[in-house]
Amino acid sequence: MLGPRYEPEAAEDRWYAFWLEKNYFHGRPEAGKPAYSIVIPPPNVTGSLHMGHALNNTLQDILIRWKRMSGHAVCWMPGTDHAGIATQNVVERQLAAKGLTRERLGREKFVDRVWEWKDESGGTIIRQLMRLGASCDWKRERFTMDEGLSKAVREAFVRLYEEGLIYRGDYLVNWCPRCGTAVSDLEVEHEEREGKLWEFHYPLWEGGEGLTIATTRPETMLGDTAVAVHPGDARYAALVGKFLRLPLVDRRIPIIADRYVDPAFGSGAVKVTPAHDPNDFEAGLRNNLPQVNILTPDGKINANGGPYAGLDRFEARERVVADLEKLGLVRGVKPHKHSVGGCYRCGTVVEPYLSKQWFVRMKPLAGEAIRAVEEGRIRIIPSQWKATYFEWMNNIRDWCISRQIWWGHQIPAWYDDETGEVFVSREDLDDPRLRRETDVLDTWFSSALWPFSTFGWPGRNRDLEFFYPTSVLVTGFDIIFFWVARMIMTGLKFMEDVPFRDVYIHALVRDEQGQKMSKTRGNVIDPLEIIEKYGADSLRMTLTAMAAQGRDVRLSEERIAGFRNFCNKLWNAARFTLMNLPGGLPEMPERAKLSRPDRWILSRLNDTNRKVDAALAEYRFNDAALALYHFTWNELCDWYLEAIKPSLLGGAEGDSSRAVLVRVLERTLRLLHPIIPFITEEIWQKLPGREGESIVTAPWPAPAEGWDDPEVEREFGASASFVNGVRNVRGENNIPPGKLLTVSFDTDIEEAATAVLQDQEWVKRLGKIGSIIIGREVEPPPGSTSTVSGPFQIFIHPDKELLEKLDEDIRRLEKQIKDAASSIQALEKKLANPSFVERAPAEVVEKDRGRLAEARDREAKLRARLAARLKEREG
RNA sequence: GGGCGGGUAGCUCAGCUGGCAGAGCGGCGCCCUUACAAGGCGCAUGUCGGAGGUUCGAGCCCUCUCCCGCCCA
Repeated sequence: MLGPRYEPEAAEDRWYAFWLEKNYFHGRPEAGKPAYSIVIPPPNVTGSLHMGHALNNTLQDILIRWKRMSGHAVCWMPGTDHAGIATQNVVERQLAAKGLTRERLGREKFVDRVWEWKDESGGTIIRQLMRLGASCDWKRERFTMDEGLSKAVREAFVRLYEEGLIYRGDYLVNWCPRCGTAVSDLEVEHEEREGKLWEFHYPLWEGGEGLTIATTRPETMLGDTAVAVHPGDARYAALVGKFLRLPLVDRRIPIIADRYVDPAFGSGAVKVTPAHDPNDFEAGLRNNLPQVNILTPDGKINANGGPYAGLDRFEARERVVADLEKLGLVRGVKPHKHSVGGCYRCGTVVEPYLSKQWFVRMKPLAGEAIRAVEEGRIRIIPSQWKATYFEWMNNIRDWCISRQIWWGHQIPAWYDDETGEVFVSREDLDDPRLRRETDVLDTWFSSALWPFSTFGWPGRNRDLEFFYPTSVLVTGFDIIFFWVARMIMTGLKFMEDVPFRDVYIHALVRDEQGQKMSKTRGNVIDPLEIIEKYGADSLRMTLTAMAAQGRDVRLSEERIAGFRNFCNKLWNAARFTLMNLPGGLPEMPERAKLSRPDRWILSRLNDTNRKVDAALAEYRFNDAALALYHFTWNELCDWYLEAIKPSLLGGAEGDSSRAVLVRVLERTLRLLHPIIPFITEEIWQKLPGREGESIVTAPWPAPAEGWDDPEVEREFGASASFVNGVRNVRGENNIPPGKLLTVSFDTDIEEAATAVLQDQEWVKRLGKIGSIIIGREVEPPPGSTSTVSGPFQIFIHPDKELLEKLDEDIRRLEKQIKDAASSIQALEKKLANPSFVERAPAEVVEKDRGRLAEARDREAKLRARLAARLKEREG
């Protein structure tokens, strides 16, 4: 027998182990079964599970479990990402703690160290995904640095190089002085900051008044190689072609004319630093200007900075300003808001830095990727993200893929320094005259191949054929560019087909104030702590119910507790069911033998089943979760269970309800299983008469033929409204539930009267009614309290307590009359409008006519009652 | 500067193709009625950011506008 509370801890580990042992999660191509596959967005191997992962993987698991139950051959490909810079940072920090550096260790030993670290600690997030209940195909688990994926990376690189889509060259890239590597445009996070705008004066070379320029980064003036003005700017036309003396370093720099200058900004003259600013870089190329690099890789001023060499860039900034000040060349300083780029890994201010890097030419790849989405070969859901995708794809820039770190896929290029030749090769080249490229590839380069590299590409095999393209990619919007777009491009390029049919973009998980959760803010809710405290199912149910499309999830512990209560409710419904099944599984009687509540709950279950199917098919996860929440709590527990209690207590006469109850519960469990796998398995395993060894492989329920019954829903609804009416009076008059009432009623609807009489056993129980006095047009005894609920006018017969409440009763009647009158007024107005009657659909008009008649009737009854009550009060 | 999303009950949010405004939490009242107090029953609270427009009918569609957030330059 079940205990009164659901205790998740033990059950979760036990069932997960069982599922693994039974190998339910391993997916294979199966003839005759449709394929359903998802590749996991590989978390960083350094990572640990945060709420974003919890949401992301819960949603994937729901789809996977749903499709598995629905008879698909399912594969959820798991794995991790080697996270080049992040992982290298972690291991370097460990070395630093021991007083070591990677340089002292040397490349090979360092990389060995990283592998050691990966073997020891890299499994953390995988274990955490298991705690969450993720039914990944763990036998296939991959790692972006493993042998197969490395082969895929090499193949992709070589092919792109051979086709001229990868090139190497000196360009301005984003450089992180702390990480000591280039990063891509996407890896720079821009932030508005309060800075200063300085104005400096550069004198003419031959002496005399020159030009005033403005800058937010004074130290870069050490690398200036020109000053530019707009060609149409009359103020400076005479100066174009002359030379200036660059202060502090005494460089002779020309005044040039270039259209990129905005004559309205500042003085209309700009300093040009081709080696340290993207716009200036372009201008430098157009005007054949020298590129003077003034920085070292770790962000200090180099020899080109003359007296400032060796200073840190920010120190140099102050010194440059101070020195210009001394020379009287500072013409102004004012506060200025500007955008500063930081490294997304460490936050250090990134510098535009001239260096030799490898790039992927993106334009030729982007075209097909744009068309795939335009033509609907890939659906992006919710569709508003299409705009974001197109926007980026249409303005795409080449991708810097080389990184000056050691942990990653080393670029397969070899240089012959004598001839200057470059060789790019699938096989390692051992020629001693050749020097291998030391840079490694951006981690996202390997992630971009994930949907096919994980299935064995560049090899061809049955898995790849069967499971590619994958069915859906589930991910957050923050990596649409980093990952989604690039997978689409590589998939189309190498597989000649899209990598996935659907992309479902889910929300970000925020805290209850709507802030992004982050360690620095200290507002992180740790999913593992939540799982320990409330169980994985509670967390999953919460995230699912809150994952409305296009909305962020604002999570609070309070909310999770609410859904934990739901799990407990389900648990107790099961407990109740089992308590009432002493004799095992009762046979399902023929339909004619079923009671009204039995037929009602079956009809409601069918409806819920359809809602869940429709919601999941459209990735409306919250609708699926909430439909089941509502069905389980409000329909199954609040009404059905309560309604059948009298007949269950009556022994054999309750057998039909027992039979229905256990079947409804079992189906409900199956519908809930994708969302809350553990508790549903725990209960399911205890039910009599289940088929199969686990709910994981049980069939997904389809609405059953013959269960839909609108007539019964109407009749049950009538009886329920009777109960509601009585409860209403009781609640408003604060009559304790223990006090049994005597009630009589009147109604014009024959069907409703019959229903209440037939249902009176449970109606009395739920309404705490001692006896129902039957009969139409009964005269209520003086002092009766009454209400109108649904098709009924209900009279609560008087007793001492009720008589004392006369005034409250009158007040309630007045309020009900007011409500009725206002709907009458609104409906009359609507129906008096000829264009509404003519132009609205007939059924809408009919519906409103019915409502009006009902409201009028209701008002009349209420008025009559009120008059009677007022008379009583006076008398 | 360009783009996207949001402003609905005290709080957090649902509301699909326009047809009587909902949930959870919180609040208040009555209840330990043997599945569940992590519970039951009842009650209260809305100018759906503002102004126009389209429509028989607008929280939903269009225009303008005010706040808030995000992305890109």
